[in-house]
Amino acid sequence: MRQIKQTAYHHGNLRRAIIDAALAAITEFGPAGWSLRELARRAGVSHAAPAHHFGDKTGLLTAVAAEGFEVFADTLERAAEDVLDVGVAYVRFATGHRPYFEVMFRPELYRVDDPSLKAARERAAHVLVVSAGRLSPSPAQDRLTTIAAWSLAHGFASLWLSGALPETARDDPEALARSVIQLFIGMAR
Amino acid sequence: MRQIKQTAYHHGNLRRAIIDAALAAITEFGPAGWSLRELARRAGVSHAAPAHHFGDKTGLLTAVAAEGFEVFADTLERAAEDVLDVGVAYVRFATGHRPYFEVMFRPELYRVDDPSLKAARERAAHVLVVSAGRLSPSPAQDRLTTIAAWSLAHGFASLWLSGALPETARDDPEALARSVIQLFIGMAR
DNA sequence: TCGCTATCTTGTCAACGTAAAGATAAGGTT
DNA sequence: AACCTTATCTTTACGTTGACAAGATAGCGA
Repeated sequence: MRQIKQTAYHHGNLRRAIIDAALAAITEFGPAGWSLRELARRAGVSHAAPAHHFGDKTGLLTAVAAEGFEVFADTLERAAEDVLDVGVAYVRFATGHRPYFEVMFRPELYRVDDPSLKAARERAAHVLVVSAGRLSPSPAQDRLTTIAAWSLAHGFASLWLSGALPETARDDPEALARSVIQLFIGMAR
Repeated sequence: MRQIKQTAYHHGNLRRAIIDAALAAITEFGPAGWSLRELARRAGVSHAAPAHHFGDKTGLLTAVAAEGFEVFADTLERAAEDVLDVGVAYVRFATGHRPYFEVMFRPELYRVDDPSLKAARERAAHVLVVSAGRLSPSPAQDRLTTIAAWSLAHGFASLWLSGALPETARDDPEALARSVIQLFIGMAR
């Protein structure tokens, strides 16, 4: 039986604990309404401990964004067979993993050239391009159709997250997104 | 001939100067990458001068958002006759008045219940609902069509601003948006 | 001229991000 | 077992920030 020392000098899994604390803080206060020192306090370590794992605040947000793009790419790949499913998965990720999403598409918050982040982002983009391409009436329209489909899903997710949609649309974002995307797909055919 | 005193105790138009400095700072560093004290320095006043006009930082961002929604509503109203024009105007506002847009749809940054802000926001929403409604095939589809059209325009604007769209889409956002929205309108008919 | 109010300054405080230097633990090597 | 190397975390320190309080200055109507 493993005993948890109250006064352990080494945390054991600080990196994970700080990222989780950051996700919780972003959920509650947005990507800028908290402090590194507060996360350290929550994790029970000194205020400078996180620096060893992330360098600075931007480093922490880079780790959050990278992890987010990983989960995002996995989510989209699982739905890749059906265009509607991909669109719905896009929205479900945004609403179900809000703190990730809120960092990922705000590149001024993190280091966009991070290698693992770039790889996951391209993995996600590939799913979008392939599945949206299937909606296109002709190869000449591939590009516009992809941008339109991506904009639709991303716009819905952003508007829902920002609370801009009317009251009646707040309840079940996934169901509403499915209807909206279905309408779009129906028009395309 | 009006002489500008170097050591004037009163600035004359501090409120406007601070808002303009904020817009410039947001353009350069995003809505969180600057300080109130820096804006005060740029305006040549003491570090506590802005507080008199805005209360706190949230107050300043509320003023920015309110002004943004005013310009936004004016822009949309001028295009209200044609659905395509409204969509293009939406994107043109986002790309042409980037600092406003980046604050407006981030409600955690400002006081959403500000009266003048609310009024302008509802004015803008009204144009969207009316013009998107004209795209709807039947009254039963009004709601979904409106949300779809709004999502499309908003999503395109957000993706373009975040730099998420591919390199080839960076040059002329307005022209590309026009093509994308035209595709959407064509599908709806 | 007087007084009222808006505007701006000065001084102060706790909290923040970041860096440097030191302490502690863990794990491999001999 | 003794040693050394490296990773991890603490302590201390510095300059900056947002916010507040108190005081100075200016404009403006009575």
